[in-house]
Amino acid sequence: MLLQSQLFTKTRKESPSDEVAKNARLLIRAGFVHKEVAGVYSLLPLGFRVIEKINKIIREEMNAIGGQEVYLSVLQNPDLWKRTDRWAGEADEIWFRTQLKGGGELGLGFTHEEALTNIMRDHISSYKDLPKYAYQIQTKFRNEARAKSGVLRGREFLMKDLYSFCKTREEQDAFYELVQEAYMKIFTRIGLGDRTYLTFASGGVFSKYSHEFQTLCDTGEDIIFVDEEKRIAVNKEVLNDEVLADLGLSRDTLVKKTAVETGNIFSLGTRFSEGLGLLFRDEKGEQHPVIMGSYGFGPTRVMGVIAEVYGDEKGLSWPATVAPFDAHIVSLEKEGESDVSRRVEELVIKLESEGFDILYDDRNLHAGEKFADSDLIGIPVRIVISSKNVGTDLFEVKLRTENDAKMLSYQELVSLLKR
RNA sequence: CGGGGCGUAGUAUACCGGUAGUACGCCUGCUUUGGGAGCAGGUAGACCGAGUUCGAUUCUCGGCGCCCCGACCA
Repeated sequence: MLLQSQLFTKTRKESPSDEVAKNARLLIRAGFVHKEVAGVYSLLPLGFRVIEKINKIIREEMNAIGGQEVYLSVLQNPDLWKRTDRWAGEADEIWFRTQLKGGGELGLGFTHEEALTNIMRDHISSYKDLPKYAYQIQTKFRNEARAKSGVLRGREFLMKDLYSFCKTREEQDAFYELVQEAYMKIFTRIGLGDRTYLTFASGGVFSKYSHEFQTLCDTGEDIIFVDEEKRIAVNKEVLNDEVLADLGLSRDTLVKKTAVETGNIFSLGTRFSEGLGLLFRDEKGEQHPVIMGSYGFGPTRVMGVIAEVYGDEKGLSWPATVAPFDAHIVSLEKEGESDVSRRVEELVIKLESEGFDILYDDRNLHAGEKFADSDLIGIPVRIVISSKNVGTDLFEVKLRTENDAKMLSYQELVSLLKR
């Protein structure tokens, strides 16, 4: 339980004048993030809780398909990247680079294929060592020419990146399928399942397509064409007759939508394993490059998308699975009404024993301010305790997504929270 | 990187070639307490640099920063 009087962040009545994007305006107003410079946001207690909730779900789903979590260094050795031709040239635009005191340079990682492939050289040498799957949730740096749309396109952001190391193409294809399913589970769990589509996008050198997970959102950067029946989509970038024939789609059933790329999975083939010498011996003793895949997911971006699609004129509105707290208890205690705070304390103890996380607004403010803050912060369940209801067995419960409160028994309240 | 806009208290905004006003916040006191309450008092501000001018927050130029459109974007 966190006492709101102790929460160091404050809400604001006004939206910041230097943000247009709904996600940034709401997240800043409600005190979830702090803007440092363009495209760079710090996470404050409430925002960090949301990210941790998202990350927990990601970890559960990644672990369930055999992912092993790692944490690689941000600082990157240029030599590795030179060997895969991603240090200079086209990559110039994206790198943040920094100088070493004694001379020389390091880069701040914008992705980690090179680093992890190099690490795996120490650990993979036989077909018996394969397949292996490693992932991390970590800060990425990209020197965007133009940061925009609040947290949706930042220069520093969290990314979950998973990499697969397989013997054969078939082995990788099977895992690739598993990741697709795991991603849809994640999107469903965080409340974006209905509006997220597996989307065919350009594949690069090693496969005909890559797959993006595109979440419908008005502030998105991507245009996708959705087949609602089949629950798949095609990115505008690759939409042509050949692709449609490949996928068995018809132009007539496709609907144009704006979306945000919240995940992207693709085959890397042997590009990095060959470039960096990650080889294994098969049963006959012959050497082959490891077949790799890469699977990205953006927690920061997902937080922004949820703010965009669920937020309304009153503020944020979090799905229960990613909300910073399970319930927001608002007490309207007047002078001499100690029975109100006593009832809150009893309720908190009971709810915490059932594992719920509570934000308790114990501040001595007017009801209007407390309700407005509660709406702005967007915890899904609000419980109001005041002289109006302190004498009953029932609890006054209002959902963020509904207009009216209802009176629930303790058991009804608990089952509502467990939904 | 090309184009456009903007930069005034903590926040949001206004006015002005003669040193800035309002609201919210914050502090003090009193009243108030189911949708950002009231009264009184107080606190706090012109992004940086150069130029024009008797005088620049205001005009000009440069820089920096922020936002938007485009380009870019495993």
